[in-house]
Amino acid sequence: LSEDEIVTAALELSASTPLERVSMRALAARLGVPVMTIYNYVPNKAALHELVQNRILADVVVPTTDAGPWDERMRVLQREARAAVARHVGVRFASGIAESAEATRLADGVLDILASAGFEPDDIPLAFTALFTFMLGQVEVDAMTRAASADRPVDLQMPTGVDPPVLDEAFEYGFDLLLAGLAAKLDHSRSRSPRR
Amino acid sequence: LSEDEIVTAALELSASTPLERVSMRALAARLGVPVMTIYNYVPNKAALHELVQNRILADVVVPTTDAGPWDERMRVLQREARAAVARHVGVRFASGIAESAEATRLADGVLDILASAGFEPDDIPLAFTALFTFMLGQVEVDAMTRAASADRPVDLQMPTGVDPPVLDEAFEYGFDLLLAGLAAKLDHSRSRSPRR
DNA sequence: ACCTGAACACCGTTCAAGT
DNA sequence: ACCTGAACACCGTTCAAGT
Repeated sequence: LSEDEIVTAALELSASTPLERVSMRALAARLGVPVMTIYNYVPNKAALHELVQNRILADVVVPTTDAGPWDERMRVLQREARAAVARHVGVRFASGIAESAEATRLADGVLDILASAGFEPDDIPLAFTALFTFMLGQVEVDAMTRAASADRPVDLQMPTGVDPPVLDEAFEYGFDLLLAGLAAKLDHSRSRSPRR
Repeated sequence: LSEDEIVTAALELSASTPLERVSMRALAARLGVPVMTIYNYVPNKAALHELVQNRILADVVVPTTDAGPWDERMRVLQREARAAVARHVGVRFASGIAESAEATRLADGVLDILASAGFEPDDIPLAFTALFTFMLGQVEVDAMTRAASADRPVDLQMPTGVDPPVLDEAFEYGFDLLLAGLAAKLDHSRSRSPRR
Protein backbone atom coordinates (compact mmCIF):
# COMPACT_ATOMS: atom_id res chain seq x y z
CA LEU A 1 0.00 0.00 0.00
CA SER A 2 1.15 3.51 -0.73
CA GLU A 3 -0.02 7.09 -0.77
CA ASP A 4 -0.33 6.85 -4.55
CA GLU A 5 -2.60 3.83 -4.38
CA ILE A 6 -4.80 5.57 -1.84
CA VAL A 7 -5.15 8.67 -4.00
CA THR A 8 -5.91 6.54 -7.04
CA ALA A 9 -8.59 4.62 -5.17
CA ALA A 10 -10.13 7.88 -3.93
CA LEU A 11 -10.32 9.16 -7.49
CA GLU A 12 -11.86 5.92 -8.67
CA LEU A 13 -14.55 6.13 -6.02
CA SER A 14 -15.17 9.78 -6.83
CA ALA A 15 -16.32 8.72 -10.26
CA SER A 16 -19.48 7.35 -8.71
CA THR A 17 -19.85 9.51 -5.57
CA PRO A 18 -18.71 13.05 -4.94
CA LEU A 19 -15.22 12.97 -3.47
CA GLU A 20 -16.34 14.94 -0.43
CA ARG A 21 -18.65 12.08 0.43
CA VAL A 22 -16.30 9.19 -0.17
CA SER A 23 -15.84 7.80 3.31
CA MET A 24 -12.61 6.52 4.75
CA ARG A 25 -14.42 3.26 5.34
CA ALA A 26 -15.45 2.94 1.71
CA LEU A 27 -11.94 3.84 0.64
CA ALA A 28 -10.49 1.16 2.87
CA ALA A 29 -12.97 -1.39 1.54
CA ARG A 30 -11.95 -0.51 -2.00
CA LEU A 31 -8.30 -1.00 -1.13
CA GLY A 32 -9.02 -4.21 0.77
CA VAL A 33 -7.42 -2.96 3.97
CA PRO A 34 -8.76 -2.15 7.44
CA VAL A 35 -9.83 1.47 7.81
CA MET A 36 -7.11 2.45 10.20
CA THR A 37 -4.36 1.27 7.89
CA ILE A 38 -5.00 4.32 5.71
CA TYR A 39 -4.05 6.52 8.61
CA ASN A 40 -0.52 5.21 8.39
CA TYR A 41 -0.17 7.00 5.08
CA VAL A 42 -2.52 9.95 5.33
CA PRO A 43 -3.04 11.91 8.56
CA ASN A 44 -6.72 12.69 7.91
CA LYS A 45 -9.39 13.25 5.33
CA ALA A 46 -8.48 16.86 4.64
CA ALA A 47 -4.92 15.83 3.83
CA LEU A 48 -6.27 13.18 1.50
CA HIS A 49 -8.28 15.78 -0.36
CA GLU A 50 -5.18 17.89 -0.75
CA LEU A 51 -3.30 14.93 -2.18
CA VAL A 52 -6.13 14.30 -4.63
CA GLN A 53 -6.09 17.93 -5.67
CA ASN A 54 -2.35 17.78 -6.26
CA ARG A 55 -2.73 14.69 -8.36
CA ILE A 56 -5.44 16.24 -10.50
CA LEU A 57 -3.64 19.50 -11.15
CA ALA A 58 -0.18 17.99 -11.49
CA ASP A 59 -0.22 17.62 -15.25
CA VAL A 60 -1.64 21.02 -16.04
CA VAL A 61 1.27 22.87 -17.59
CA VAL A 62 1.79 26.60 -17.33
CA PRO A 63 2.65 27.74 -20.87
CA THR A 64 6.12 29.26 -21.06
CA THR A 65 6.58 32.90 -21.99
CA ASP A 66 7.61 32.03 -25.56
CA ALA A 67 4.36 30.12 -26.13
CA GLY A 68 2.54 33.12 -27.57
CA PRO A 69 0.84 36.33 -26.50
CA TRP A 70 -0.20 36.58 -22.84
CA ASP A 71 -3.91 36.22 -23.47
CA GLU A 72 -3.42 33.09 -25.50
CA ARG A 73 -1.25 31.57 -22.79
CA MET A 74 -3.89 32.48 -20.21
CA ARG A 75 -6.58 30.89 -22.29
CA VAL A 76 -4.63 27.65 -22.66
CA LEU A 77 -3.81 27.49 -18.97
CA GLN A 78 -7.37 28.06 -17.79
CA ARG A 79 -8.83 25.74 -20.38
CA GLU A 80 -6.49 22.97 -19.30
CA ALA A 81 -7.08 23.55 -15.62
CA ARG A 82 -10.81 23.40 -16.04
CA ALA A 83 -10.55 20.26 -18.15
CA ALA A 84 -8.31 18.58 -15.59
CA VAL A 85 -10.88 19.10 -12.86
CA ALA A 86 -13.86 18.30 -15.06
CA ARG A 87 -12.23 15.01 -16.04
CA HIS A 88 -12.89 13.79 -12.53
CA VAL A 89 -16.60 13.63 -12.17
CA GLY A 90 -17.09 13.87 -8.44
CA VAL A 91 -14.49 16.46 -7.64
CA ARG A 92 -15.27 19.91 -6.38
CA PHE A 93 -12.91 22.40 -4.77
CA ALA A 94 -15.20 24.34 -2.51
CA SER A 95 -12.86 24.46 0.45
CA GLY A 96 -9.16 24.66 0.99
CA ILE A 97 -8.32 25.36 -2.59
CA ALA A 98 -4.84 26.58 -2.05
CA GLU A 99 -3.57 24.36 0.63
CA SER A 100 -2.36 22.36 -2.33
CA ALA A 101 1.07 22.99 -3.80
CA GLU A 102 -0.18 22.43 -7.33
CA ALA A 103 -2.94 25.00 -6.97
CA THR A 104 -0.32 27.48 -5.81
CA ARG A 105 1.86 26.63 -8.77
CA LEU A 106 -0.98 27.34 -11.18
CA ALA A 107 -1.93 30.54 -9.36
CA ASP A 108 1.68 31.68 -9.63
CA GLY A 109 1.52 30.82 -13.30
CA VAL A 110 -1.46 33.10 -13.75
CA LEU A 111 0.30 35.90 -11.90
CA ASP A 112 3.41 35.49 -14.05
CA ILE A 113 1.36 35.71 -17.20
CA LEU A 114 -0.33 38.86 -15.95
CA ALA A 115 3.03 40.37 -15.06
CA SER A 116 4.50 39.50 -18.45
CA ALA A 117 1.51 41.15 -20.11
CA GLY A 118 2.57 44.40 -18.53
CA PHE A 119 -0.26 45.11 -16.12
CA GLU A 120 0.15 47.82 -13.54
CA PRO A 121 1.15 46.30 -10.20
CA ASP A 122 -2.10 47.59 -8.73
CA ASP A 123 -4.17 45.77 -11.33
CA ILE A 124 -2.51 42.39 -10.96
CA PRO A 125 -4.25 41.23 -7.77
CA LEU A 126 -7.57 42.45 -9.13
CA ALA A 127 -7.15 40.76 -12.47
CA PHE A 128 -5.97 37.61 -10.75
CA THR A 129 -8.95 37.54 -8.44
CA ALA A 130 -11.40 38.08 -11.29
CA LEU A 131 -9.96 35.14 -13.21
CA PHE A 132 -9.78 33.02 -10.08
CA THR A 133 -13.37 33.80 -9.16
CA PHE A 134 -14.62 32.89 -12.60
CA MET A 135 -12.64 29.68 -12.59
CA LEU A 136 -13.98 28.67 -9.21
CA GLY A 137 -17.53 29.35 -10.40
CA GLN A 138 -16.91 27.36 -13.56
CA VAL A 139 -15.71 24.31 -11.65
CA GLU A 140 -18.82 24.60 -9.51
CA VAL A 141 -21.13 24.97 -12.50
CA ASP A 142 -19.50 21.98 -14.15
CA ALA A 143 -19.99 19.91 -11.02
CA MET A 144 -23.61 21.01 -10.67
CA THR A 145 -24.33 20.13 -14.25
CA ARG A 146 -22.82 16.71 -13.91
CA ALA A 147 -24.74 16.09 -10.70
CA ALA A 148 -27.99 17.20 -12.31
CA SER A 149 -27.61 14.97 -15.35
CA ALA A 150 -26.69 12.06 -13.11
CA ASP A 151 -29.95 12.32 -11.20
CA ARG A 152 -32.28 13.07 -14.07
CA PRO A 153 -31.41 13.18 -17.80
CA VAL A 154 -31.90 16.93 -18.11
CA ASP A 155 -33.75 19.45 -15.95
CA LEU A 156 -30.86 21.80 -15.36
CA GLN A 157 -30.77 24.22 -12.47
CA MET A 158 -30.89 27.21 -14.73
CA PRO A 159 -34.34 28.57 -15.36
CA THR A 160 -34.46 29.12 -19.11
CA GLY A 161 -32.88 25.94 -20.21
CA VAL A 162 -29.19 26.55 -20.65
CA ASP A 163 -28.26 23.20 -22.08
CA PRO A 164 -25.17 21.30 -20.94
CA PRO A 165 -23.71 21.18 -24.50
CA VAL A 166 -23.64 24.96 -24.30
CA LEU A 167 -21.38 24.80 -21.26
CA ASP A 168 -18.04 24.64 -23.04
CA GLU A 169 -19.14 27.48 -25.24
CA ALA A 170 -20.29 29.40 -22.17
CA PHE A 171 -16.92 28.95 -20.53
CA GLU A 172 -15.13 30.36 -23.57
CA TYR A 173 -17.67 33.15 -23.84
CA GLY A 174 -17.33 34.27 -20.23
CA PHE A 175 -13.61 33.86 -20.19
CA ASP A 176 -13.31 35.88 -23.40
CA LEU A 177 -15.32 38.66 -21.82
CA LEU A 178 -12.82 38.83 -18.98
CA LEU A 179 -9.78 38.65 -21.25
CA ALA A 180 -11.16 41.27 -23.62
CA GLY A 181 -11.82 43.57 -20.69
CA LEU A 182 -8.32 43.02 -19.36
CA ALA A 183 -6.78 43.66 -22.78
CA ALA A 184 -8.68 46.94 -22.95
CA LYS A 185 -7.30 48.00 -19.56
CA LEU A 186 -3.83 47.16 -20.80
CA ASP A 187 -4.20 49.32 -23.94
CA HIS A 188 -5.56 52.13 -21.88
CA SER A 189 -2.71 52.15 -19.37
CA ARG A 190 -0.16 51.81 -22.21
CA SER A 191 -1.50 54.82 -24.07
CA ARG A 192 -1.31 56.90 -20.91
CA SER A 193 2.28 56.05 -20.05
CA PRO A 194 3.93 54.97 -23.29
CA ARG A 195 7.33 54.11 -21.84
CA ARG A 196 7.25 50.61 -20.32
CA LEU B 1 -42.63 26.07 16.80
CA SER B 2 -42.82 26.96 13.12
CA GLU B 3 -40.93 26.68 9.89
CA ASP B 4 -39.85 30.29 10.30
CA GLU B 5 -38.37 29.71 13.73
CA ILE B 6 -36.46 26.72 12.43
CA VAL B 7 -35.00 28.70 9.55
CA THR B 8 -34.08 31.54 11.88
CA ALA B 9 -32.35 29.16 14.26
CA ALA B 10 -30.45 27.57 11.39
CA LEU B 11 -29.23 30.97 10.28
CA GLU B 12 -28.20 31.86 13.81
CA LEU B 13 -26.17 28.68 14.11
CA SER B 14 -24.62 29.26 10.70
CA ALA B 15 -23.01 32.38 12.10
CA SER B 16 -20.62 30.19 14.06
CA THR B 17 -20.48 27.01 11.95
CA PRO B 18 -20.94 26.59 8.21
CA LEU B 19 -24.60 25.90 7.48
CA GLU B 20 -23.77 22.67 5.70
CA ARG B 21 -22.36 21.39 8.96
CA VAL B 22 -25.10 22.54 11.28
CA SER B 23 -26.59 19.26 12.45
CA MET B 24 -30.26 18.59 12.98
CA ARG B 25 -29.36 17.68 16.53
CA ALA B 26 -27.64 21.00 17.16
CA LEU B 27 -30.57 22.79 15.57
CA ALA B 28 -33.02 20.96 17.81
CA ALA B 29 -30.93 21.77 20.87
CA ARG B 30 -30.93 25.44 19.89
CA LEU B 31 -34.70 25.38 19.57
CA GLY B 32 -35.12 23.43 22.79
CA VAL B 33 -37.07 20.62 21.15
CA PRO B 34 -36.34 16.94 20.53
CA VAL B 35 -34.65 16.29 17.21
CA MET B 36 -37.56 14.53 15.60
CA THR B 37 -39.91 17.40 16.22
CA ILE B 38 -38.17 19.34 13.47
CA TYR B 39 -39.23 16.68 11.01
CA ASN B 40 -42.83 17.68 11.54
CA TYR B 41 -42.06 20.96 9.82
CA VAL B 42 -39.24 20.15 7.44
CA PRO B 43 -39.03 16.85 5.54
CA ASN B 44 -35.23 16.68 5.59
CA LYS B 45 -31.99 18.60 5.69
CA ALA B 46 -31.94 19.42 1.98
CA ALA B 47 -35.37 21.00 2.26
CA LEU B 48 -34.16 23.01 5.22
CA HIS B 49 -31.27 24.34 3.14
CA GLU B 50 -33.68 25.36 0.45
CA LEU B 51 -35.80 27.23 2.99
CA VAL B 52 -32.72 29.00 4.26
CA GLN B 53 -31.76 29.97 0.74
CA ASN B 54 -35.22 31.36 0.12
CA ARG B 55 -35.06 33.38 3.30
CA ILE B 56 -31.68 34.86 2.42
CA LEU B 57 -32.57 35.83 -1.13
CA ALA B 58 -36.12 36.94 -0.39
CA ASP B 59 -35.34 40.61 0.11
CA VAL B 60 -33.10 41.02 -2.88
CA VAL B 61 -35.14 43.13 -5.26
CA VAL B 62 -34.87 42.95 -9.03
CA PRO B 63 -34.69 46.56 -10.22
CA THR B 64 -37.61 47.48 -12.45
CA THR B 65 -37.05 48.43 -16.07
CA ASP B 66 -37.46 52.12 -15.32
CA ALA B 67 -34.68 52.02 -12.73
CA GLY B 68 -31.97 52.98 -15.20
CA PRO B 69 -29.86 51.53 -18.01
CA TRP B 70 -29.61 47.75 -18.16
CA ASP B 71 -26.02 47.54 -17.00
CA GLU B 72 -26.72 49.67 -13.97
CA ARG B 73 -29.71 47.52 -13.04
CA MET B 74 -27.57 44.43 -13.45
CA ARG B 75 -24.89 45.89 -11.24
CA VAL B 76 -27.39 46.72 -8.51
CA LEU B 77 -28.99 43.30 -8.63
CA GLN B 78 -25.74 41.37 -8.47
CA ARG B 79 -24.29 43.61 -5.80
CA GLU B 80 -27.35 43.12 -3.64
CA ALA B 81 -27.49 39.38 -4.20
CA ARG B 82 -23.86 38.99 -3.23
CA ALA B 83 -24.33 41.15 -0.16
CA ALA B 84 -27.37 39.15 0.93
CA VAL B 85 -25.40 35.93 0.88
CA ALA B 86 -22.25 37.45 2.37
CA ARG B 87 -24.30 38.81 5.26
CA HIS B 88 -24.70 35.24 6.50
CA VAL B 89 -21.28 34.09 7.43
CA GLY B 90 -21.55 30.35 7.16
CA VAL B 91 -23.66 30.08 4.06
CA ARG B 92 -22.45 28.64 0.81
CA PHE B 93 -24.49 27.55 -2.18
CA ALA B 94 -22.36 24.82 -3.63
CA SER B 95 -25.19 22.44 -4.34
CA GLY B 96 -28.80 22.69 -5.36
CA ILE B 97 -28.69 26.36 -6.13
CA ALA B 98 -31.86 26.56 -8.10
CA GLU B 99 -34.13 24.27 -6.26
CA SER B 100 -35.06 27.47 -4.49
CA ALA B 101 -37.89 29.63 -5.77
CA GLU B 102 -36.06 32.81 -4.85
CA ALA B 103 -32.96 31.84 -6.80
CA THR B 104 -35.17 31.23 -9.80
CA ARG B 105 -36.80 34.61 -9.35
CA LEU B 106 -33.41 36.33 -9.36
CA ALA B 107 -32.21 34.31 -12.34
CA ASP B 108 -35.32 35.33 -14.22
CA GLY B 109 -34.57 38.91 -13.23
CA VAL B 110 -31.14 38.65 -14.80
CA LEU B 111 -32.61 37.18 -17.95
CA ASP B 112 -35.18 39.96 -18.17
CA ILE B 113 -32.51 42.59 -17.84
CA LEU B 114 -30.48 40.94 -20.58
CA ALA B 115 -33.53 40.78 -22.82
CA SER B 116 -34.40 44.42 -22.15
CA ALA B 117 -30.84 45.37 -23.06
CA GLY B 118 -31.49 44.01 -26.53
CA PHE B 119 -29.15 41.05 -26.67
CA GLU B 120 -29.50 38.57 -29.50
CA PRO B 121 -31.53 35.53 -28.35
CA ASP B 122 -28.46 33.37 -28.95
CA ASP B 123 -26.33 35.49 -26.65
CA ILE B 124 -28.70 35.55 -23.72
CA PRO B 125 -28.01 32.08 -22.32
CA LEU B 126 -24.28 32.66 -22.75
CA ALA B 127 -24.33 36.04 -21.07
CA PHE B 128 -26.51 34.67 -18.30
CA THR B 129 -24.19 31.76 -17.68
CA ALA B 130 -21.12 33.99 -17.59
CA LEU B 131 -22.73 36.22 -14.96
CA PHE B 132 -24.05 33.24 -13.03
CA THR B 133 -20.65 31.55 -13.05
CA PHE B 134 -18.91 34.64 -11.78
CA MET B 135 -21.50 35.11 -9.06
CA LEU B 136 -21.16 31.53 -7.90
CA GLY B 137 -17.40 31.93 -7.77
CA GLN B 138 -17.74 35.16 -5.85
CA VAL B 139 -19.94 33.60 -3.20
CA GLU B 140 -17.39 30.84 -2.88
CA VAL B 141 -14.47 33.26 -2.65
CA ASP B 142 -16.31 35.27 -0.03
CA ALA B 143 -16.97 32.13 2.00
CA MET B 144 -13.36 30.99 1.69
CA THR B 145 -12.09 34.33 2.84
CA ARG B 146 -14.36 34.37 5.83
CA ALA B 147 -13.36 30.82 6.75
CA ALA B 148 -9.68 31.67 6.43
CA SER B 149 -9.86 34.74 8.61
CA ALA B 150 -11.87 32.82 11.20
CA ASP B 151 -9.12 30.23 11.62
CA ARG B 152 -6.13 32.52 11.47
CA PRO B 153 -6.11 36.30 11.28
CA VAL B 154 -4.72 36.45 7.75
CA ASP B 155 -2.91 33.86 5.63
CA LEU B 156 -5.29 33.93 2.73
CA GLN B 157 -5.50 31.12 0.23
CA MET B 158 -4.29 33.27 -2.61
CA PRO B 159 -0.57 33.15 -3.16
CA THR B 160 0.39 36.79 -3.64
CA GLY B 161 -1.57 38.21 -0.79
CA VAL B 162 -4.89 39.43 -2.06
CA ASP B 163 -6.16 41.06 1.07
CA PRO B 164 -9.77 40.74 2.23
CA PRO B 165 -10.31 44.54 2.02
CA VAL B 166 -9.55 44.21 -1.68
CA LEU B 167 -12.38 41.74 -2.12
CA ASP B 168 -15.21 44.21 -2.65
CA GLU B 169 -13.05 46.09 -5.09
CA ALA B 170 -12.21 42.81 -6.82
CA PHE B 171 -15.86 41.95 -7.17
CA GLU B 172 -16.61 45.27 -8.85
CA TYR B 173 -13.53 44.95 -11.00
CA GLY B 174 -14.37 41.49 -12.30
CA PHE B 175 -18.02 42.26 -12.70
CA ASP B 176 -17.17 45.42 -14.63
CA LEU B 177 -14.98 43.41 -16.96
CA LEU B 178 -17.94 41.17 -17.76
CA LEU B 179 -20.39 44.05 -18.16
CA ALA B 180 -17.99 46.02 -20.35
CA GLY B 181 -17.49 42.99 -22.55
CA LEU B 182 -21.23 42.46 -22.81
CA ALA B 183 -21.82 46.12 -23.64
CA ALA B 184 -19.25 45.82 -26.43
CA LYS B 185 -21.08 42.80 -27.88
CA LEU B 186 -24.29 44.79 -27.78
CA ASP B 187 -22.79 47.70 -29.70
CA HIS B 188 -21.33 45.35 -32.20
CA SER B 189 -24.58 43.55 -32.92
CA ARG B 190 -26.46 46.84 -33.07
CA SER B 191 -24.12 48.31 -35.65
CA ARG B 192 -24.52 45.22 -37.82
CA SER B 193 -28.32 45.20 -37.82
CA PRO B 194 -29.43 48.74 -37.03
CA ARG B 195 -33.17 48.09 -36.98
CA ARG B 196 -34.19 46.59 -33.59
C1' DA C 1 -53.21 15.01 13.65
C1' DC C 2 -49.19 15.94 15.90
C1' DC C 3 -45.35 14.49 18.57
C1' DT C 4 -41.04 11.87 19.89
C1' DG C 5 -37.85 7.91 21.99
C1' DA C 6 -35.36 4.31 20.35
C1' DA C 7 -32.98 2.36 16.91
C1' DC C 8 -30.52 1.84 12.41
C1' DA C 9 -26.97 2.52 9.49
C1' DC C 10 -23.69 5.31 8.99
C1' DC C 11 -19.45 8.90 9.88
C1' DG C 12 -13.96 10.48 11.17
C1' DT C 13 -10.65 9.72 14.37
C1' DT C 14 -8.29 8.35 19.05
C1' DC C 15 -6.22 5.11 21.60
C1' DA C 16 -4.33 1.04 23.18
C1' DA C 17 -2.75 -3.17 22.10
C1' DG C 18 -0.69 -6.12 18.91
C1' DT C 19 3.63 -7.57 15.57
C1' DA D 1 8.36 0.86 13.14
C1' DC D 2 4.21 -0.42 11.28
C1' DC D 3 -0.32 -2.17 11.79
C1' DT D 4 -5.28 -2.48 13.39
C1' DG D 5 -9.62 -3.78 16.51
C1' DA D 6 -12.43 -1.56 19.56
C1' DA D 7 -14.39 2.35 21.04
C1' DC D 8 -15.89 7.29 21.14
C1' DA D 9 -18.47 10.89 19.79
C1' DC D 10 -20.90 12.02 16.40
C1' DC D 11 -24.35 12.00 11.94
C1' DG D 12 -29.51 11.95 9.18
C1' DT D 13 -33.52 9.56 9.12
C1' DT D 14 -37.05 5.55 9.82
C1' DC D 15 -40.27 3.55 12.45
C1' DA D 16 -43.31 2.48 15.95
C1' DA D 17 -45.48 3.93 19.74
C1' DG D 18 -47.38 7.51 22.26
C1' DT D 19 -51.10 11.77 22.86
